[in-house]
Amino acid sequence: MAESRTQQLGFICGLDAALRVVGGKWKPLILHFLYSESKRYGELKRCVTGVSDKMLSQQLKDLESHGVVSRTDHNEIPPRVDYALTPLGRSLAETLVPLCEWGEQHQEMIASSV
Amino acid sequence: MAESRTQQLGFICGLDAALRVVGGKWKPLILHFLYSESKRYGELKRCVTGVSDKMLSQQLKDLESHGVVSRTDHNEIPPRVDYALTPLGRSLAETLVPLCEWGEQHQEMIASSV
DNA sequence: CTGAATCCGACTTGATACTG
DNA sequence: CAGTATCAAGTCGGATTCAG
Repeated sequence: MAESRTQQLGFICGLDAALRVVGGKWKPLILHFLYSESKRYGELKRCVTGVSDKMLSQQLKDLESHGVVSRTDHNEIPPRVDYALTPLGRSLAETLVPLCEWGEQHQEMIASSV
Repeated sequence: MAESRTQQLGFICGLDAALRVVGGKWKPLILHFLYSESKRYGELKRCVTGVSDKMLSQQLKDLESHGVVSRTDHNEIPPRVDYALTPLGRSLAETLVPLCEWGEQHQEMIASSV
């Protein structure tokens, strides 16, 4: 009964593993918007329309704990905190690009079938 | 103030639109397992380890309403129902492949940072 | 065998107010 | 500006029951 290493680690497959990191309502969008450039908290919040402070900081914390996002607190007054993708996060954000393009191509259909 | 069509349709960006379809705990996995071949309900349930009947049928219905999965009820006794990807669903499932590969490559790290 | 329907608790998300 | 605290609302997901 050879079991793949993926399953030994508790994942159904690689996709399942990846979803542990990007699974969450806002995480893919956060990665996507950090992909172009690192951003301050407020900038990010304006990009990810509709997210609340609570969710944004919580999901950023999750992403940071998985090592895909880095947080830099400049300890200034007024506060300044930058969020950026780590190299790992950058590689992850790249995998989201095809999904993003698919969404652009089919958005009319998606909008009409809600 | 020119607003992109994406925003007119109520989406932040293409990724946001795509997430309306695959956003959900099990939907990406369902698409992934249907990608190799169409499956009966029971087969699918065995693939997507841990999913309950309720969630599986609910999420299949969602996917069907978005036109990415097709349901074929053979109206037989005992019941036989097949699920398959539509061409649209196939194109969507393809965009998940890079994410799946990323997960395979980094699964040790993911498993350790929970 | 393939589901739909219902109940219920746990967890997630959201709105608002507040702090350094 | 960058969050935290609190409470309310919504969603998830399991167990059970039922139907064809």
